[in-house]
Amino acid sequence: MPYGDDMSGTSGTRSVRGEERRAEIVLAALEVIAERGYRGASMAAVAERVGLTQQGLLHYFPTKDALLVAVLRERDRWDAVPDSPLRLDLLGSLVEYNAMRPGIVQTFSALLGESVTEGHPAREFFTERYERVRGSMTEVLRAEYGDRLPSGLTPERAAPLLVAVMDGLQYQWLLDPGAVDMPGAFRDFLALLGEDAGDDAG
Amino acid sequence: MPYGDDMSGTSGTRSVRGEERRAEIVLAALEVIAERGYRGASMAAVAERVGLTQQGLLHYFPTKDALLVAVLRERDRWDAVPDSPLRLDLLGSLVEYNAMRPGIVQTFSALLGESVTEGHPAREFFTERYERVRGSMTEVLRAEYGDRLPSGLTPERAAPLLVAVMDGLQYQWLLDPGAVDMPGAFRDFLALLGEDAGDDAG
DNA sequence: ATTATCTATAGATCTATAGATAATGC
DNA sequence: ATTATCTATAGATCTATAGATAATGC
Repeated sequence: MPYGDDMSGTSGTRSVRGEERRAEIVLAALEVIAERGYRGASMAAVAERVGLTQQGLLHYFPTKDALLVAVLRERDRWDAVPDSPLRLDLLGSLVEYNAMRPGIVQTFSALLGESVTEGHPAREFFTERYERVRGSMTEVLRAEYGDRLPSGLTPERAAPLLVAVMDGLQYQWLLDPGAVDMPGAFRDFLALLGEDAGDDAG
Repeated sequence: MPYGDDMSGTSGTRSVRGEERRAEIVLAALEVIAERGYRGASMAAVAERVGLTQQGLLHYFPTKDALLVAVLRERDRWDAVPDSPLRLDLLGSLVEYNAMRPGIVQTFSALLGESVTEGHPAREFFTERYERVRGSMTEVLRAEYGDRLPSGLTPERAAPLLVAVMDGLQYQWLLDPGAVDMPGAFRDFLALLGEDAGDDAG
């Protein structure tokens, strides 16, 4: 490998203290984005939440976009869902879990909404993520039902619906938590997918 | 009616010329919001698009929020859906129609996303709108199927799912139009709702 | 009079750069 | 040396107010 061996920054170089601070900052950013969206969030607001000046924050994340990238990474770690083909019956529990964490749901629903906007820095992230998640859901459905769901749909065609229901319910629920039973509605949908002619839903 | 008869501004007072200009401005605002969201949209950008200075624009809409209100009103006129209980089989055509107008879909998907954010000026609008739309969809489903869908769901429980699928598909489609057949997926979902044990999907 | 626009400008923000200072870690 | 912070500040924006000017409509 004659092309230089500069491994600095590859990962382990930063101090433990620094990593903790960084994590704290990402947490604060999650909150501020939930409250104001990405475009509406200011670095100063995030800084204040961790007791730093805006310029102090820039020491850890040199640009606002760099901070967003860290936030999106956190999301990927958060629900390790996308790649691990989990079982279908666990999806309902995931939605139940989400219903107990409005903050995180709000952050990413706000980001998703903004991301359809031109040149938004999270756009590529979400585009790729949905591609991945649809693929993952297809696998899950195929593992459960084979090449045809009881309803007759193929896993490929059911997957985008599954994802759409999750996202769409989140918006309705965030806007009016009392009006929508998010986990219940999602289970209704799962039942719909799995329902066979005259089969009982046990 | 002894309490004064000040009807000025009730509606007809403004000049036709002014109304046209206003409509033109709302159109431009729709575009700018599609591109940048509401928080990211500037009055100056809207003004420029109609050949006005920012201050000239303020003559027509004295605050940014006032312009947003006009945009949201436009949406309500746009799809007269919410209140008129339309037939279920027309919903598929509505989605097909939307698939030909990415601009309008993008505007309102961006606004919906932002609206879950604290103190967003469109939040109340969307909260009430979804309440209304769920109610309207419930009626449509009941008109079609009575108190139980073939799948066993009540109209009340199917309605939020129907709305969620529409919204959720829009995000996936906006992010990657080539990856998702929005109208096709929506029709799949309608079939799912209407599917009876061993019934063929006519 | 009212309507349509414009220039000037106040007052808030916001991101990011420059450069100082103190503490930590080799 | 590197890391963690700070003050000062440049340079962009952004919304909104004040007030002038010209054209339109009674």
